[in-house]
Amino acid sequence: MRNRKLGFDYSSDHFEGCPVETTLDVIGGKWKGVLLYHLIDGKKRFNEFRRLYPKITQRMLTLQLRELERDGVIHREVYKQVPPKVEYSLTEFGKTLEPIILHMKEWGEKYKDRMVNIETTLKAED
Amino acid sequence: MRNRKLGFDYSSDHFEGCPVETTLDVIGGKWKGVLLYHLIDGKKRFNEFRRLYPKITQRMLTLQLRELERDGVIHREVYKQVPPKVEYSLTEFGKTLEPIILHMKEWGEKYKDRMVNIETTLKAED
DNA sequence: CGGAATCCATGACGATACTG
DNA sequence: CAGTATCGTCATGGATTCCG
Repeated sequence: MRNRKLGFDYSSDHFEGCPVETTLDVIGGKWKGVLLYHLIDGKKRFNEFRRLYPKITQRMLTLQLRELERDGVIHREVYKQVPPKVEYSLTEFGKTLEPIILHMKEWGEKYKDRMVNIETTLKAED
Repeated sequence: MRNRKLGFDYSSDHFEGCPVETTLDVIGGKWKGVLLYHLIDGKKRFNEFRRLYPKITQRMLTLQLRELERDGVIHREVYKQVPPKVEYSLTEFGKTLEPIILHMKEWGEKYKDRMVNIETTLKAED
């Protein structure tokens, strides 16, 4: 994912494999799923993401947004003004991912508690 | 998401965020999506995976399978015999992920070519 | 405000060798 | 067959500082 490179390691034979890999290369980045999820209900500015997800550093936010942009999944709109303003939004292509993201969200909601319990148990073993 | 870490970084506040993260923690590992995908059509033995996916090293295969097992997504059946035989299969819990995996597979099939083209273009810029 | 640049620590991952 | 152990490398990602 983890795991998982930051992204974009499409070495030639990387794609021999199953298509699941293609999809995970796009949405599997450490924060990409989350970013895409928040874009489903509309544009977001850089610092909006930081407020929504304080854990992600400025650097990683930039890197992950850039990769999503390169993959054509999101659009970056820069307003020429002072202070600067940048808005991120899903492209039409990016919107094809919405069903998957929402599906992952539902699964996460259902089984979040279970996963937390597993983690708690494992920590107790230390 | 590694990438992504190898997985399993359920630090306490990791779960504050959106449920999409929970799901990606389970299936987002570098090879997890692929392994789960191949388990959908039945049990697989250790060396079967290696044949299906020569790129993955023995070490990584072991690690990723162990994590999936710990997450309760797959079951590891050891047959006490010589030579040893181990079969991996989806648990009932793991099967709840099938729709998502299949959905990711469909998306990957549709847009694989597009993603490869992006990569090709980027390499040409070097 | 929305970054870019630099430095640095850790951990992901591969290669290789060995084993019950 | 199905792993484990050890080692080395390099990418991942955090912290900090600076900038238009």
